[in-house]
Amino acid sequence: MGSSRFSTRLLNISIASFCKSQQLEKAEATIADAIRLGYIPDVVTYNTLIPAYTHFVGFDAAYLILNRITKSGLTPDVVTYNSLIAGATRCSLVPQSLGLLEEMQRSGINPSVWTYNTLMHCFFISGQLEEARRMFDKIIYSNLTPCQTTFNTIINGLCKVGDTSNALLYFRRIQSRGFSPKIVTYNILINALCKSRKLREARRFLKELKESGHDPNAITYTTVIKWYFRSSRFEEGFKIFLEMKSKGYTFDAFAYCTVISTLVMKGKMEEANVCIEHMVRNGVLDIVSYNTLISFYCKEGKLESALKLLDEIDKGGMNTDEYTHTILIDGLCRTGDIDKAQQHLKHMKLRGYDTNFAASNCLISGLCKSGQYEYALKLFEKMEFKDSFTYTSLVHGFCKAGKFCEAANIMIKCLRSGMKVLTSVQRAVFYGLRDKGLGREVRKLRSAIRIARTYSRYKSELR
DNA sequence: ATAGGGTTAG
Repeated sequence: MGSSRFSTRLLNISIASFCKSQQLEKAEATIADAIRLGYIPDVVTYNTLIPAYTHFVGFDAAYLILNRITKSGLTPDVVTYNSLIAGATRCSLVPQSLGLLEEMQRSGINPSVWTYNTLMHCFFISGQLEEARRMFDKIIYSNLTPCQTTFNTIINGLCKVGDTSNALLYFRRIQSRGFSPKIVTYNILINALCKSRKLREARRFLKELKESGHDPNAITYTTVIKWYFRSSRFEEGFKIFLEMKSKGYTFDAFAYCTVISTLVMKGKMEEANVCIEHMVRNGVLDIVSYNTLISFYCKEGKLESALKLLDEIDKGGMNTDEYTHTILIDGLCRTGDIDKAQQHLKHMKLRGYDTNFAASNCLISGLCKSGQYEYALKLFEKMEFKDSFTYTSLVHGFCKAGKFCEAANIMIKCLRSGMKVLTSVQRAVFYGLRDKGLGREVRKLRSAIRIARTYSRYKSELR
């Protein structure tokens, strides 16, 4: 029936628009209505829901769409699987991404360039360079043609693992072989260069971008503004902001969050507040926007306002994420409400956020601040994953309590795990040990640092 | 349907 096909297309358009404005319930209600009226959703209808479910609910919810497709007598296609792989990648679920690749091949669906691009990205962000390389080889051996995104993914991946110089070399090499960079490539490089503090080189790329006939877009502008603000060059940042406005670009959620969080970071609370008012007036808030707001209120010590937003998120049918809870735990610790912070951490575990160690890091530093070292140490020992924040917080805490031997021991553990303690905290440990006449401990620590340094040099030579 | 700018911790 021709008219029904036409209606399915209209249905899909309206589903896409609901998904885009994060109105999943309306999307689902529309599908239900359509079915009641005798129109049949097709695989495109369901595929459209996948990224929306990933984004606003979670990967598990997105994965359930697969069942709905088969239950409706439809067959998942390459787009279904590519979307699911992208969803798993988004949620940092590497094994699931690979499982999906196998699953799709078992169902007789051939992976496309998109599939491998996505998997390559997945491996890059999880630091598995060899595997990422293997995905590129798959593209070549499967007689698929690498595309612009393939190259951008590689450049971006190298940047994300901290290898900006190799990203640049690779970029220049493929450029000399006919790769013509577009705006995305430039944005990747400009951001990476800013991040590794090569601001001059970043500016050169901005110039190159303009000279090659491209116009900076909203992403370019947001990136540049962020880095001007971060280096406290507010005047220049606002100048760029005006240039952006004069080009007709408006702020989106990304731009607002970037600017607000950078201003908060710099302690410019009034300016941040002006920006927040704009953001709230201008658009639908997503979870990251809410997190940014909550962070602002926490830094201001207005925990009630922060908690009120939690209700608002709930009422809007949105889900909080690990950031939301980490920010709150940190806020509670900062106001000295350790008990509530601990309660909240338990609540996180119950909600399945147990792999999140950022929250534990906050709690460790909060416990140290309130003098509960024993408890901080217990929590530290229970933590399965630790990073340099974990170690630094604890070492810092012990220093402040005058327990320099304990601080030194934790620092040695940290060095042995291949991580570093913040330099200023390192200095505090040495100063304290010396002050107490603990020369033997000083020497022990020195030698641990030397060994760690040798080892890390050795590792970088191996690469 | 994939790649680029956003939220956490000293």
